[in-house]
Amino acid sequence: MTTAEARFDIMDILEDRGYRATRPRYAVVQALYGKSEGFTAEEIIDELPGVGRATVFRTLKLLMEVGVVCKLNLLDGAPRYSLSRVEHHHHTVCVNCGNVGEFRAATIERILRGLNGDIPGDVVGHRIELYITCNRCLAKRSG
Amino acid sequence: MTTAEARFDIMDILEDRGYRATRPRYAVVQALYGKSEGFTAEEIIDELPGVGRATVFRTLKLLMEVGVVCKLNLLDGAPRYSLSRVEHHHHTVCVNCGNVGEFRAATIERILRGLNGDIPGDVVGHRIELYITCNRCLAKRSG
DNA sequence: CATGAATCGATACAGAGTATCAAAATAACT
DNA sequence: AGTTATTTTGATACTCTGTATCGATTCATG
Repeated sequence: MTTAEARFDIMDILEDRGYRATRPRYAVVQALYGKSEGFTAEEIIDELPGVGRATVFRTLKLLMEVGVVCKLNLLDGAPRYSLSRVEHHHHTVCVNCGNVGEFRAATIERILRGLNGDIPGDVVGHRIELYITCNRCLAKRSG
Repeated sequence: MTTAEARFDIMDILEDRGYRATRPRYAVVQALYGKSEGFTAEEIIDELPGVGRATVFRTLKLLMEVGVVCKLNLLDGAPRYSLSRVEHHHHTVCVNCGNVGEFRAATIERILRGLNGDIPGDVVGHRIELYITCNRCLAKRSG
């Protein structure tokens, strides 16, 4: 799937859910491509002076709702968004530069499901974040 | 370990790290007991009108630093704090009432350690949250 | 009890996101 | 195409969570 196709896909997803494929939403979706390592809302807002602040937040929320954007927090709590590339995944977050990556670990899902009996309630979801020092930061540090 | 002993322990931990065992800090620590299922900062602030807002936040931060308080987010992002009872643990968060619980799962730690080769960097920490509907909310719903 | 460092409370501020609401864009229907 | 109903937008004010500032207070120490 190329970037352009994926971009249209996202607009399709929105339309399929009854949302309109508007110009501002398209602009936001387009801005997300090229952000392969996570981004902040403010970053998008700055890049799209033609799109209102509220609209950017609204669109990000919408994209989270339909499952193509995730929100996570750096270790210090700073919020960060990430475009989802694969269906179910988790995130690596560099504690140094804040870059976000994705990873999958089916084993973990299996274990969490098995854990169900030890948990006082029904498990409806989970969130796993790995805090790392990414290779780039490691290189910079040793270099 | 009784509550009173634990409370003194926390103050001891602070002193061991070179922080002073002051009256406001003691008040905050005391307030955390009886919060077995997580709490918000605002809750503590309201319960301790004699302690300044900033001091409550400062103390919570300090307690996180020394590892006896954790901060986590509800599904909607709302922040919530939780007093740590066991050394290394993770959290269950009720998506309905926001109550926080703890659980341990050594298996997961082992898997995450094993994952290290698949991750583009050095893993320095992780965060796992299980979103659940807690038993109390399940009962209320069916009742 | 004097002195200097740590801490405090009040308050102003900052960052992230939401509510409001009139105006604009879009879809649906003639 | 023109009208109407609905959704969405942008501007702005506001909320919520937390932090910076700073003079006053408390505390450990000599």
